[in-house]
Amino acid sequence: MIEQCTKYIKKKGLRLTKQRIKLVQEIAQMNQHFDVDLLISVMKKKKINISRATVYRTLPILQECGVIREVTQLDNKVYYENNYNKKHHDHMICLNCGRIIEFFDNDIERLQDKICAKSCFKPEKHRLIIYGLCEDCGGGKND
Amino acid sequence: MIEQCTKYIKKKGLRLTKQRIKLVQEIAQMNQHFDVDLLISVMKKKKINISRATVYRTLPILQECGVIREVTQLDNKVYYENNYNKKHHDHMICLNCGRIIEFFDNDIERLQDKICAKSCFKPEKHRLIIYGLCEDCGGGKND
DNA sequence: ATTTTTATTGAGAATGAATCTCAAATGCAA
DNA sequence: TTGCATTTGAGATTCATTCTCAATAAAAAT
Ligand SMILES: [Mn+2]
Ligand SMILES: [Mn+2]
Ligand SMILES: [Zn+2]
Ligand SMILES: [Zn+2]
Repeated sequence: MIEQCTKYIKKKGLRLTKQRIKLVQEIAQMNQHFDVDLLISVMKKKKINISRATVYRTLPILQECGVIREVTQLDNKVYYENNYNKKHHDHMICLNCGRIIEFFDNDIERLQDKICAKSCFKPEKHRLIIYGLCEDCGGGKND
Repeated sequence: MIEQCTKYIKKKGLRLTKQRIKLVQEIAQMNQHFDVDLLISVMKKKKINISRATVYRTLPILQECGVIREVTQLDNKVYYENNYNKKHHDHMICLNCGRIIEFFDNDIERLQDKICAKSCFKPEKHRLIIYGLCEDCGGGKND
C-alpha cells in the first residue's frame, strides 16, 4: 500500500511528506470503515502530529490513487474504507444497531453492466447499500 | 398525494398547517430531483411564505409518510424525489454532465433479496447508484 | 363563538463538516 | 547547500442543517 501511494505521489509530481507517509501507514492498518475524526484521534494517541486540514487534503489523493474508497453510512458524512488488497464489495447496514455487512454478488454486478449497456452508459463505479435489520436485530426470523 | 399526507399527519397527531399543505402541493408538481433551496426559491417566486426551518422540518415527515424519498447525487448534499405514484427505481449519474438516468431492473432487485436472505438480513430499502459517462459524454461508443 | 391547550412557525443563533487562507516550514532538484 | 515551489498548520470561513424560543395558530374543549 505504501509503495502504491509513493509511486502515485511521485508520478503526479507531488511531494512525499512525513504527514502523507504516516497517514498512509495508519490507514493501512485500518480494517473497518473510518472517517477523518477517527484517523486524527488514532494518530494523536500515537503522538503523530498531523493537522485536520492535512488529513482532509490527503484523503482525496489516496482515493485517486485507489488505495481507499469513499463509503456511505447512515448519516450523510463521508467515510472511507481501505481498498488495498481488498476486492470490491457492497454493504448492508442495520438501521437498528449500525452493523455493516459486506457482500459481493457477481450476478448483480453483471446485471448492472448489462443495464448500463442498454442505456449506452459507461459505468465507472457504483454504490449499492441495502438498509434493513441484521440477524441480531430481528432480521432472520421475520416473515 | 395530499390525501396521503393529510391522513398520515392526522394519524400521527400532527397538525395540518398552511405551510405543510402548501409544501406538499409544491412537491406534488415536482418532476425532477429537488433540494431545500429549490423548494424555497420556487415557493418564493409564487409568493408563498414558508421559512427554511419549516421546510427542513417538514421533509422528514413527508419521507416517513412515503410520498418522497431521499436520493444522492454527486455532492454530499441531500436531495429528494417525488415518490408518489412512481415506481421504485435506481439511478445512473453522469460524472461529466450530471445527467441522471432512472432505471429499474427486477432481476437486480430479486438478487438483492436473495443475498439478504443468505445473511439473515431483512431489507427495508436500498440505494443503488451507478456513476459513469452517459451516452452524450462518451459512454456509448467506448469499449 | 370563545377559550384553552399545545404543536408549529419564523428569524436568527448555533453547530459541525469541509474548505480556504496565508505565513512558516520543508521536500526536492540543481 | 541553495533556491523554489509545494505543503503544512492554525485558525478563519463557508455552507448545510439543526436548534432556540417567543409569537402564532391549529385543534379540542367549553
Ligand atoms: Mn466495506
Ligand atoms: Mn429518480
Ligand atoms: Zn443490527
Ligand atoms: Zn453526461
